[in-house]
Amino acid sequence: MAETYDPQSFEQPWAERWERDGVFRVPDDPGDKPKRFVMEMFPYPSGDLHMGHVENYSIADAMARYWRMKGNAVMHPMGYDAFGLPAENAAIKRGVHPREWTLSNIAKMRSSFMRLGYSYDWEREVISCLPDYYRWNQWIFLQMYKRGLAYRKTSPVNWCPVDKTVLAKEQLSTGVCWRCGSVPEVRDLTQWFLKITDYSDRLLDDMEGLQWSDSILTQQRNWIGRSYGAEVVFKLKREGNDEVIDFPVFTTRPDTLWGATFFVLAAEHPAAAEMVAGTEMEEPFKEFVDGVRRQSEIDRLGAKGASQGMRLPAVAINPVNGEKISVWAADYVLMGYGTGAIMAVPAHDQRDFEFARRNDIPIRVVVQPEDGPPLDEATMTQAAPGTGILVDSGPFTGTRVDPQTQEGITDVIAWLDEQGKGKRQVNYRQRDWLVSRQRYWGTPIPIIYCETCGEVPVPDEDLPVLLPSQADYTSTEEAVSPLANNPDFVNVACPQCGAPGRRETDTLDTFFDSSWYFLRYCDPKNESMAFDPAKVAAWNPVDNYFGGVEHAVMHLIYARFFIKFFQDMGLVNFSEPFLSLFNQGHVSWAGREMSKSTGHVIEAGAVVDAFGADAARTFILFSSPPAADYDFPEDGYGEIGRVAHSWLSRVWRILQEVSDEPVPDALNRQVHRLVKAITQDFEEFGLNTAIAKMMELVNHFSKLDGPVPREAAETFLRLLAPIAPFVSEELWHRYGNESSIHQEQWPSYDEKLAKQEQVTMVVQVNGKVRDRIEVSAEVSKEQMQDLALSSERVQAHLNGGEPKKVIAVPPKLVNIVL
RNA sequence: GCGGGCGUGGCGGAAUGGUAGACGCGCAGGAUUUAGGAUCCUGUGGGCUAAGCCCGUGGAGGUUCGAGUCCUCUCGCCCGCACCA
Repeated sequence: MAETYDPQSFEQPWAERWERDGVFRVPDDPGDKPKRFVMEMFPYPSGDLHMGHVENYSIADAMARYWRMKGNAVMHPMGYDAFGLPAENAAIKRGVHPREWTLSNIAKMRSSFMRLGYSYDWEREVISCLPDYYRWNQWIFLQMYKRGLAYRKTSPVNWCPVDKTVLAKEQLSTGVCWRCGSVPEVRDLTQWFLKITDYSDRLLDDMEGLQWSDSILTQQRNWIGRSYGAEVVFKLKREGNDEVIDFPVFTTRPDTLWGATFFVLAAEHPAAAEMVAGTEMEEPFKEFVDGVRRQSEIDRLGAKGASQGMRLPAVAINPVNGEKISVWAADYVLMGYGTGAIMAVPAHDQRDFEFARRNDIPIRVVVQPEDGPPLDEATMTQAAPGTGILVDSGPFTGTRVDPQTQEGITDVIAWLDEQGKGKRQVNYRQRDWLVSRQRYWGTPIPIIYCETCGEVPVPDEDLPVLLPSQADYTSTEEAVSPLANNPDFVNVACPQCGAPGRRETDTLDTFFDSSWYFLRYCDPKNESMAFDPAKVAAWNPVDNYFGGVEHAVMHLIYARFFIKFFQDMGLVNFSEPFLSLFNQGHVSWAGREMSKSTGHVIEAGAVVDAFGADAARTFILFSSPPAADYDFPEDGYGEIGRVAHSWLSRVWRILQEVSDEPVPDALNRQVHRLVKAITQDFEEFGLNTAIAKMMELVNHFSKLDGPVPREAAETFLRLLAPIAPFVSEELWHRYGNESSIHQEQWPSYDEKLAKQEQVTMVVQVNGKVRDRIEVSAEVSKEQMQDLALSSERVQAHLNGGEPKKVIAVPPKLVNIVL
């Protein structure tokens, strides 16, 4: 008689009907309702959805649905980060064009998204590899170019010999290519950069108001790496040469200048090579530098050795005391930071200390600690970088210095400035963003090179510069874009003078695409602008952004940079794109990350086929807290059937028929209590515990004698709707409701009913539970104490002794202290 | 090394400083059944001289009437950064 739970029979029809009826569509203007922009990091279309995707999107979708039912206008769009390397690799492997491979994956993913019942407004879909999107990448690039934020320079780059592309510093995880894991080579190339360093301070300072995890904020702070100090000018003099050159160094400890006993250049510094040029040291030095280059790659892979150095035939003159100190080249000084040279103060810097000891360089203490025995150069075993009093430091002898508070240090900087020996300086680790890629499947950079006019931006009316459809996606020549082999693309008239010119053949880093896609969601079909500022202002900034921690630095910092740039252009009226960020846990299988390429993957489609979309969603949300990782057992996803499908079957059976009887008082109280608790869980993203409480409610239903009263059943279905949208909609309609449950209000509760009437009072003696007594929730302290002391069990433990103290916490606990 | 996070049953995991183990998986026993990997009920942290008591949240201290939760130290695991002067 009772129909069995068969999700396949109703899930797909509902998905189609929601789309047809536009249930999740939102207007360009949220109107009277409070707006909420809920967004997941858009996926790379690598194939089809797997259970890792289901985790992230189910969390966000449940929350979007909850907020929608709470009365918000919810913008919840979806798109595809569709340019990038895997498309080319797959295309080469299968002989299919990257565009076809990508678009067919998008079609698969879109249909999986729909099957899973995610509440996206599909009319806002954004696909970054289509010209109607990437033409605006080109426009944005040109806006940056016109403001001097996009520029070209020749620089050594990390070149991946396998993927045949340049890697941004951020893309070198543990010193190897983030995609293929091979060791990059260093090459000189002329490339396009974006001046993100102009925004370093704002990127740091604006982090204050963001509701992001400390871990990500810290990673971004470290990435930008702002440090305060001074630039101090040393003079360098080569042996056998009277010429003296100024050589500035950056230091955070100018207060220790009097303790500088040597000077170090980065091994690769051209000035070092110059010093030895033409001397008998030239050859050994070259060997040394080559060794350092090789060594530094091993370093990056984790095996760090003691730093290597070589003394150079020169002296440096310390500007504060005129002292002549030795000059070295060493691997522990980085070419890319500061000026590529340092003053070394071995007594107060650990790296300098170790280098000095190894090379018998003098050590001089200039900061004595305020407590404990004074430091002695001869017996020190490590540097003393902390607070203390300056000694042997000229006019500053006796000054207290503290690197934490900058006490004393600012005075030294002021003095250096007065003396013309140095000045205040702030240094950053962050470098400009290298956006050129020698790849086919990306946005063509809209620049034309002309013999007479030089770099010429493509005029706006000529945009987009279309990515030509061509057969070769990899260049035969290394470090040259495949587009260079396409004469039809390359050869073009100069837009300024009409003479024959050449197009730029590099494409943009795909992180460019993902830096502003959320703005395009608000105006996805605009053909005359990247976005209408008014439409963007109506929904932005994004209120809730969901995505993995792996984007802690790159994507999140680039998108923040773009927004600040748009703010400066007057196109947006906010400074931060993502107000709060939720990092979901990762889903693995048998302890290993799921990966399409190795086939080690639990496909969402297989799970939906076996158990239905509701079960897939419910399982993944119930099995671990949203922020925690989840590992599927070796034997696969069978547990989804035992856990989620069977529970939904139970829901189906129990709620198959409802009665029009009023809700019995006891059940009513449970309903109100659980609505309150579940609402609180949703507010805190506690979806696993929210589902646990829904299970409790179903357990209460199952204990009823007859069918569940309709009012209680409908309340439950509305609680379930964000988690399992199909079965809740199906049952909702079976009760005779006409409109979608997903347009209903979230259930409210009555505080009074949510409170329990009777509670279990625990009686402890010396903190140990000795009795439990049922009491009214309104019980007074005195009543509790009387009840507790008159309990037989408690009496037995009192042993006739007098309680020293009785603590009563109404209505739940009494503790009797003897 | 530095920064962030985490250690709770056989498993996933619950616990505003107040009954440790909610909810579920698994397991055990039972009921029912046109026998199925269905459904329903009961039990399920460990131990003991077992209607009771003792021990239990990686370990050692501390604060408190009371600690998984707060503090100090320590061990282990995961993630990020890694010579940034």
